[in-house]
Amino acid sequence: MKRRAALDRFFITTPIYYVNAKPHLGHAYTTIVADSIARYHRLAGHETFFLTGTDEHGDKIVEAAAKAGSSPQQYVDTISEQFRSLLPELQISNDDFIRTTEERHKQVVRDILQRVYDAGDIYLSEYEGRYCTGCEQFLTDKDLDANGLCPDHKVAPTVIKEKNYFFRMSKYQDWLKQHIQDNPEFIRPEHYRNEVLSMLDMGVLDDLCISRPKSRLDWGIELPFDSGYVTYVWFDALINYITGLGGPDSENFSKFWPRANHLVAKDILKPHAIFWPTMLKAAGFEPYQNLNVHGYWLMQDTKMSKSLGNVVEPLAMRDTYGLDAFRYFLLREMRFGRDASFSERALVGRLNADLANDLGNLFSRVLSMTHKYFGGEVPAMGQRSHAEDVEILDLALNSFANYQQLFPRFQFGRALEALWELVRGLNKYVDVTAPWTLFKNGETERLAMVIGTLLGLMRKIALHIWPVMPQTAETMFAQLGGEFDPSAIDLGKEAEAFGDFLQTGTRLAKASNLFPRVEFKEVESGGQAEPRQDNPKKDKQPKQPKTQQPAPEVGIAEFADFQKLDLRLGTVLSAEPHPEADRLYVVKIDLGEPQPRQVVAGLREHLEVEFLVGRQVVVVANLAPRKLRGVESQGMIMAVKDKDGLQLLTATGLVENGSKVS
RNA sequence: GGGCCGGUAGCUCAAUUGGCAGAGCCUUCGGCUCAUAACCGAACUGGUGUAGGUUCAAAUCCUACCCGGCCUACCA
Repeated sequence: MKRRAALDRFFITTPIYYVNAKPHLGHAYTTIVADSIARYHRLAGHETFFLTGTDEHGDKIVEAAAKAGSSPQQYVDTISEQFRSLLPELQISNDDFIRTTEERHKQVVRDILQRVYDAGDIYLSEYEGRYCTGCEQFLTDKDLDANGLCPDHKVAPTVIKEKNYFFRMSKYQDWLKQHIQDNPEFIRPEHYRNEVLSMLDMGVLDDLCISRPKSRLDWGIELPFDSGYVTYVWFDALINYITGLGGPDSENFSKFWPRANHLVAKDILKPHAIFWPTMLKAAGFEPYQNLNVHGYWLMQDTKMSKSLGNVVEPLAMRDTYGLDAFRYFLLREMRFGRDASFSERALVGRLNADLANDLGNLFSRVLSMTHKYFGGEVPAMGQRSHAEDVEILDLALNSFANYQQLFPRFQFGRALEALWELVRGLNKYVDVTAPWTLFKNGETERLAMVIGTLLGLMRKIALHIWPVMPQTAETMFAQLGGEFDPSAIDLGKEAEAFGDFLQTGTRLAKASNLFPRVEFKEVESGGQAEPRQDNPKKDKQPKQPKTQQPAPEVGIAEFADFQKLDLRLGTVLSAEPHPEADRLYVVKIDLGEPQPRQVVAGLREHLEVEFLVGRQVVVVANLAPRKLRGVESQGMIMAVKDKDGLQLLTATGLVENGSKVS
């Protein structure tokens, strides 16, 4: 039995996935990363808990269910099952699968709400605001786009006035900032830590609205202190990380809690980096250990012409290239935290070069030689006499040590690269020692040493690779005449010495073809594939893989487009500083209309009032009105800017006010 | 407008925080025959985005700017 100290415990989570869409590449990536890291820690002998699940409350679910003609419960049962059943297909080794509609979760949410309420950090307040059903939240001025629409969903928000419960998040702002500063690894990679610190520096955090009146939404968890309300979706969802362990009073919670590692995509940074730690603090719990933030997979170079949608189906990739090649590619290719491009061409490149040529071929050639020279049985090892035998061992131990240093720090690409230094080194070792020559010359002892060294190190490669490619690792072990048992491995020791060699006489597989080479078929699609433009919606889950943005067609405007613009000349009557904004003027312009036009213009840091008044300017007269810092602007003054400053557009001579530009 | 991150070989990325710019892929040539047209070796490609500055020494630090991405705001 391996000794398990408290420090060796590891809790890894994926976000719980919102059940309003089918699983896609983003979900698969997050989950596969979590799985690999969980397997790694198990292999390292750490007691590990790996949690994933689905997020099932909120009005979007109610809407989607209605649209599908089913009840919310039926609907979430169906979609949640799609996520759950994907897990074994991707060989995900999660310890539990949490659904926010489960009774165990409702109890924990109520428990924690009550704790925060008792601590005095939840209060009732009336709120009037514009609510976007798509976002499931109230939007402020600054959230709206130029037309007063929700920028993510392109719909006008509804004005709603209601009483709601608020979480006093602002109270914990300074504490959170201090905590992030004191714990450089709390949010990683560093880029996202900076992002969060700048959010916290920007001003006072708003308190968080955590309820919805049942009259408006009853698909949620009832507040323990007011049966007229249900919980706001984030407060509900984040708590899953505690429910999954069994709740705050459970044994698993006391075992695993402060050692939690959350894994999220960058679009849900704020809830996890700001809401969640402050919620935990208010409820009297320690903050989680790390928030690990990854980037997006971008679709590039794609020739998947059959689906212009460009959605990468994880299962289709698995079916075409094999699960382990797919998993390997995802971990090898993306530098954790940054965006990466997904392309089948790159996947095939990795598959052929790294997996087939380097790794697969190594197994193939060594097993074949073992059969030719030793009847397929592990030979008895002799003395390690030659320099290259010592060198290859040094290389191996160094490679494993590097791997073990990088992998748990989420540096998967570099960790695998470190391992591949050894894979390539072993191929070279074969060439340098030339076992076929040793065989011809009857140097059997030396031959046994060489083959034994190869087999022993191949076993180590297999076990190191298991977190990423479990199936392949297990096949490798089978080919090496053994069975893979993660609990019997002591990872640290594997990097310290050659260790227990495979038992002499063990029968090995005669041949190995772990990764057949794949021919990459370039599918020509007659010009550029048309990437689909996804709605840039902000979901609570990894985004749909973004399509490559084609250059927007700004180059050519049809005459009809130009005609839409109503450009007119008018004389500036007055210009006053905007009361609420120090870069804006409120300008009144005579456009030949009964009333002067009021336009808010950002000219204040460029032009004096005296310069403006009396000046004739070009105005976009039919621009949709928009409030800027509370003052309505009914148009736009046209100007040009270069390195020397800003100039106004006007006509070469005076014209009648209101004259149209054509 | 402000902030953060990035820009290194044709491509993807390193460079232990200031110490001789390196890998892999691609391409070309050579070697080998155990192996999956594979493997091994060699070659090839560089004012490290631009211009300055600090330093014995700069991809790395400082200043300004250009390009890309993200965040943010009072450019309508």
